[in-house]
Amino acid sequence: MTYKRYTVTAALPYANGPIHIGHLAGCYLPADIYVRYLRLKGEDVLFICGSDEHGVPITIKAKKEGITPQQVVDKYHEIMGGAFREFGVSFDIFSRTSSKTHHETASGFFKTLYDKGVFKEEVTEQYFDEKANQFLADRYIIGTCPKCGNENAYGDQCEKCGSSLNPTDLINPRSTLSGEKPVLKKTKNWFLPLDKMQPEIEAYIDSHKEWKPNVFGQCKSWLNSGLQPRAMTRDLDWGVKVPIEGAEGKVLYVWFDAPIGYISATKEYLSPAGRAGEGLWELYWKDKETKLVHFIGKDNIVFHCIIFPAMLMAEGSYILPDNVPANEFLNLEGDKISTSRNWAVWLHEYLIDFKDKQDTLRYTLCANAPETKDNDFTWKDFQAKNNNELVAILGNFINRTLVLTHKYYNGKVPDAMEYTKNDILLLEEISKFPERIASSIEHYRFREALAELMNLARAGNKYLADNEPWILIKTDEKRVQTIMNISLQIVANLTVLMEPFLPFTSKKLGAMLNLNPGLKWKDAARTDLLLVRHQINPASLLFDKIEEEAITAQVQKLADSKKMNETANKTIEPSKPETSFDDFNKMDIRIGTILEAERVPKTDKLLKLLIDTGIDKRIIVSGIAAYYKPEDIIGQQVSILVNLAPRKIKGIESKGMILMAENSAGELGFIMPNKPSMNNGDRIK
RNA sequence: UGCGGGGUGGAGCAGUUGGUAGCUCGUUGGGCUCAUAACCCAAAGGUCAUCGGUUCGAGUCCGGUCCCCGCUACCA
Repeated sequence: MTYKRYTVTAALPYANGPIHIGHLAGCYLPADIYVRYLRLKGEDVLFICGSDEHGVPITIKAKKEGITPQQVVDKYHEIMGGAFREFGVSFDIFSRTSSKTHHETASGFFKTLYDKGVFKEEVTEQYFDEKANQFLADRYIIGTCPKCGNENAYGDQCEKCGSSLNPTDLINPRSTLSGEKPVLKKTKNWFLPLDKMQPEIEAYIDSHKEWKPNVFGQCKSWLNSGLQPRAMTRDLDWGVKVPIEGAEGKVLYVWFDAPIGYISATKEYLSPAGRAGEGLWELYWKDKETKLVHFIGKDNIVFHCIIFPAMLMAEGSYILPDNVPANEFLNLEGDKISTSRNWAVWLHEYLIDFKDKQDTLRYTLCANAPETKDNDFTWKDFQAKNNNELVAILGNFINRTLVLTHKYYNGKVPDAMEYTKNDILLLEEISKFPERIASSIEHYRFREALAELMNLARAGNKYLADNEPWILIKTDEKRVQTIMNISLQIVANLTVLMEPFLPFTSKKLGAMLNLNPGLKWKDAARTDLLLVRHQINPASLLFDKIEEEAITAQVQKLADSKKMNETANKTIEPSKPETSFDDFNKMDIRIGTILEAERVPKTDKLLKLLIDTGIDKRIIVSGIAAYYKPEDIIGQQVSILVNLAPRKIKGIESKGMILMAENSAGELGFIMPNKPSMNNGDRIK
């Protein structure tokens, strides 16, 4: 099937944090490569994105920072948009879901489905936080797990025993927003009856067996377990208002609203209200000859492959996604990327730390993209890919070719006089590259496509090494002209073929070669892009080596943020259940002094202490060796639980327990009176 | 717990309908000097997570087990 035009979307990034390398590798970079390639082919393509600005987490972030949700999304919309632009992600439009067009489009879409009687209305009881005056998502309710007694189970799942829960299962539920006990309140919501739509959804999925295994498999899994109706509205005040009577205080579910953002962004771009072109957007969403492709990360698969298509089917006039090439996740230095833990390489920071090195990051992320499974980004690998591949193979081939051309011919392209048999073989080989790379890109195999591009540069290096023009120049000047002509043609072809992957470098190189900027993808199959006597400009280096210091600095930056998190960002444990004075009084806590201290052999943490409790002198084994050296704590005053049942630890009988304060980093400290008049045996109460 | 994806030489990946494992980087040795000590050639390096089965023959098919990730707050 051939298409007249393409609508390509990249997942709307959630506007509560900046963009990091995981976003890029998973979604935006492959999408951009795909789109740039299509444009080079001369296809009619629209590249759509925008920030996703609704949903509960944004309201919570706003509350935390004491600003309005609008201020939160304004801030991140700005940061993300700027970073994308500077990184060369070539969206035709980067819109936002808080825009007027979007509110109108999304609510209109909902209204259409409502009028068609698609939705099922249902009244349910949900937990409501009276203090915060809002309904609570499952995840914002914690309480005691009915199965294992864990006091901090979430409303949807207990992380201790793994059982999945309903918020109403929790014993003693509390709101994480206010800490108050939430109340059950009736609320009406509108559900998309996915259960009824299952047959047509299934037929749709089954017609796309070519989808990536992770995508197809995930869809089948959902279908096999039977689709359930899903609420498309939420009780919240931040979002697109539900456009029907009796729905005050309700907004569209973000997952209903967000994908419609693709449509509203298209409208905004092509059909500005009241201007010519009204309705043009529909070509890109409703015409059967348009190919719709969604680039997303693996967490979004069901929404894009099942729920959004179901919405489009229910509406009736839209085309369905032709493919949803979801990538897996990128890890960073062995750990999951996390916005909240600040474990990430932020794009806006990268652009400052590695100025004008967009293409290095683009190369690294593409070469190492998590296409089939999760991958790991390491700074060391980033450095290696830059130095050993971009600099040594691609940059070097181009540089040596241009340097020789200037040296021998003052920058004028020499004539190819006579081809040898090997020349002809190489020229044939070269002409196959555009086709080969194209095929990889069209099958969403971007790593493979990039590797092929590098193979062309490798072929160039080999050609130079095999033919040694720097030696022949002394004996066979004529032959050298042909060799250099061929090498230059390879450089010209590289300029075109690298554009989707390395657009900044391509532009720079094109200027160096004085190459016609209007060249198309298919031109790269030719071997005469540079005409004889064409003048090229002075050569400069396309890539610089990245030195050790730059890498160490980045690694250090990550280490710092890890440390900061451990201390600052850890949540304070909620209080234990109420206890009685009598229970407390059963504990006999006294002041004591450490008389002797020694390490317990073959252990990391234990110290054997001799304590004067005022009552007696006794041995206590305590797990504090990581924080105190034995010799430093002799004479230290401490608090001891003296009536704790004795226990053998590593063969030593420990009678009692030293009380310690523990901070969020797990660091321990003694608890002692702050007056000198307190003596051994004095009570703590 | 369930479902889905993944587990291949030091690192990152290919392995099509089953026939004694390929590529890039790194490592080692050699060559070259036009080039950012870059380039070219060669070599070493894998019981294909693990156990069992089907088969003349399995990384590739079937079954069990282990590990990582997603579906499950933030999040691609």
